[in-house]
Amino acid sequence: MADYNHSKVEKKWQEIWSKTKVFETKEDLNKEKYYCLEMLPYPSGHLHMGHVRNYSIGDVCARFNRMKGKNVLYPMGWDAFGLPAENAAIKNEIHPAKWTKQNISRMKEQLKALGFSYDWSREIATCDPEYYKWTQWLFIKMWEKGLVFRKSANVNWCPSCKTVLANEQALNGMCWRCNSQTEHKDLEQWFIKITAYADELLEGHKHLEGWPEQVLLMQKNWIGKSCGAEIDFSIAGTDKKLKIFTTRPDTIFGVTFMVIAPEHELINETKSQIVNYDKVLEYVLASSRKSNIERSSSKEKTGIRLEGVNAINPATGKEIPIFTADYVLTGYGTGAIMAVPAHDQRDWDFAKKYNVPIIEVIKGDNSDVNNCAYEGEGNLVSSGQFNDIKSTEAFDRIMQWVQEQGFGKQAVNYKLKDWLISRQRYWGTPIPMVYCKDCGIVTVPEKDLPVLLPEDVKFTGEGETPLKASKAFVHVKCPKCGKDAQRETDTMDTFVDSSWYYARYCDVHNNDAIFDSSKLNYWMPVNQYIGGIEHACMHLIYARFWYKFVRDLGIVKYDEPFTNLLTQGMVTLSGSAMSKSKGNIISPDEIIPKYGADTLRLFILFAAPVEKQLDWSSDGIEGCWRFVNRVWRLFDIVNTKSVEVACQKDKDSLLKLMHQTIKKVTCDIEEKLQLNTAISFIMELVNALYVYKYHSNDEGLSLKVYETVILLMAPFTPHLCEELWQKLWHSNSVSIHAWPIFDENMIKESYVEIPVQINGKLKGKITVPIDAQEVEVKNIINTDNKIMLHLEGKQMLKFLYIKNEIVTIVVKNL
RNA sequence: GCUGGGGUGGCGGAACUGGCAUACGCGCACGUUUGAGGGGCGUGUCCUUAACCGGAUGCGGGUUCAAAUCCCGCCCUCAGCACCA
Repeated sequence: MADYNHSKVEKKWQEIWSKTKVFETKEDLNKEKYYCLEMLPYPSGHLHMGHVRNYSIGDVCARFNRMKGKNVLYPMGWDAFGLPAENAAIKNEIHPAKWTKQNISRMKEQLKALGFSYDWSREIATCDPEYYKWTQWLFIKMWEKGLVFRKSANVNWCPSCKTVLANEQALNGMCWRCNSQTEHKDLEQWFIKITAYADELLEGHKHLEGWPEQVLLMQKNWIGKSCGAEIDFSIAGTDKKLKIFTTRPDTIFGVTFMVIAPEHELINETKSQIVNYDKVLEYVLASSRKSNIERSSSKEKTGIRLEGVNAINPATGKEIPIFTADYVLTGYGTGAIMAVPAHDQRDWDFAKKYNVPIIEVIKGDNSDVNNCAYEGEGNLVSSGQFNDIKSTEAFDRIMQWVQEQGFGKQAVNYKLKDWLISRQRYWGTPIPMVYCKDCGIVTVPEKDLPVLLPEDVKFTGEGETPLKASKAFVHVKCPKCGKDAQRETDTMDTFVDSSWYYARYCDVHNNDAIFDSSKLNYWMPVNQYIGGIEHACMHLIYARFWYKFVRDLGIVKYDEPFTNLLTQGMVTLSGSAMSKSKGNIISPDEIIPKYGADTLRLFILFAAPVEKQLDWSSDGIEGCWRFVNRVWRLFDIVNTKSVEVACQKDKDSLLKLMHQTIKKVTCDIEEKLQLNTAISFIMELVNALYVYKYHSNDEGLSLKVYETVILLMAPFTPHLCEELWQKLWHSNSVSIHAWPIFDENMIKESYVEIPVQINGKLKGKITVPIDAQEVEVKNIINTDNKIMLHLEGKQMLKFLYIKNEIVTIVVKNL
């Protein structure tokens, strides 16, 4: 047989799959459905190795389940709105739509060259009006349900370009185009009230048994529910109150100062009283230039006291100083805290630095608040009528008192913030709202959807959003009263587009409704969702939230969109992420011509466990290439009869290995998604087949094992397997052939080799019958010279036998 | 800084629920096939030792008959941190 020509074979089968539409799916109530989904890519124009990894994993799941006889939905689409298209428009004077379309068609070619088994008839792009019509429709439904509101919020602003910048365009406080120092500016913007679902998003974790524990933990911390109290502190000499949130009301007698965020309105409200107002203002300006991460990651906390303004501790009646410091963030709680330096390390550090008294109110066994804060439990001291109470009981007792006194109440606080979705940009889903002088904010009626993006737009990167310049877009009649009105020019965050796409795949061509409930209920929820760990919090929380909203509209009956989640690791080159700016990119385009898609897929799945980081290796891919060819060459070996005579023992062990391999590979794919070890088991079977002596009298055993190898490999290297399957005189496609089954009886062993440890060290191995009794094992050990030598002259203290596992003996010298 | 991961041979990695550390692959060495090279097929390969013994899963402790795995403290590294997607 000729050498394996991957280019020819891969092209051949890609054409056959496309022509026979073998991967297109319809609802079929007689078959069990399986919905396999990968996080849809942004059409940057180039498929990178991270994509290849993501989709190779998904394709194995899809192909495996198809062979298992399930009705598999495996779609692909494009998260096509977003910043890079607009940046390209500004830099290269190409329309974002054109740029995006070109990128999509290029990347689609690349996906096809990799042989992924997508149902391309269901392809979507979030920038298509047929898609974003329904994004707008959902937005209006949210507005109708009271989940959309407007509020002032901060943006990055370039004073020279006079435009709003994304965080990425304002790295290190510099504008990406003109390098000016960026500023912050407040704008009235659109928000979605995701916090209304905070509790349910948290509770829903109970039903997500198929999700990695770490993702649930990250989400839990992101939602950040904490039960505590809101307490009002009076401002001395005024009737003003400073409201704070705390989880430790039990330490209220130890509050010796207050800290407010630099954006807190109290600064402006008490401006006339602040003696050092100039300096305070300077500090506020300086922190406004920092990002939240910079603000919280500096090792040493900075701050400044508002001199002349004091608060009153409602528990003690004492006046205490107020500081502003940028480690207190405006978006969390009330943007103000009560500081208890004796029992919070950050407050302790701050108190030491600014010379504020530290008052101990909880005495623990080893507490020493002169050295560091004591954050543990203990008994209350210096706390008036609450002295000697255990701190664990103090929360409730003090809260009761606080409420009776009327200066606070119990409160629940979340770290999760409401979702700011406004973007002052062109390339996104237009927010379907109209401002009318008389009617106020009016939604665009359903019959007028979608609100289309205008074409007559220039991209300069300067000034307000390009949409404002389109007169035809901005000037409309009010849908309610018909008078002249203005259209909203903000577009939506692209996370909105990607929060519901998985549902649209179920009924992608529906023009009359967002989707048909029966189709949605047939396919949803997604059985296996696959994507990067970087989406653990934002995308995966937004998508869960959105789905719960669709459920509340009565369209779908499930609570959670994704039953099982797999978060794959990054692909790196010598330890660091591949990126254009570093110039360390390895593209699938340079690998496929040399080794073929099958080898690339095999390598990327074999080189590391799917959820861990994978470092690209050019030697490693060479090894997979060899393996692919080794399987190819087996065809001739298996089909050539030799004159040697079969040995029954060899035949038995090969057959046993085949059944064991089917079991292990099936389990690794189906239950553990441990694809690297699945591949290694197939390699072992192939190695055994090479070592096996071929003979005329093996009654087709080697052929049978070879066929099994091909079936087991089909999800990984589908082109190679289709070709070999055809060469073995099969007329059907291996892609839809039944997955091999194993016989448990063929796997059973009658003997097992177990280790013998003496004082915790391995001293020998013995072979015992399966499930042997202790007496039997002792007898076997007594006949083992090597082990007996170690026991000679020793006193046996303990003999421990764990069935089929290990013998461990503890001895001491006589 | 906060939150969540990870650290095992020369390298990528394997190891069920605490039970034989290093499966499989790469690299390397040797043998074999070949006119030669490449390629193929096969054998060996944690360290130390002639061998026995002994030692090794980031570092330091602990629990246990037994620890890569559990507990405590530390170091290094990766990801996310709300306008990149």
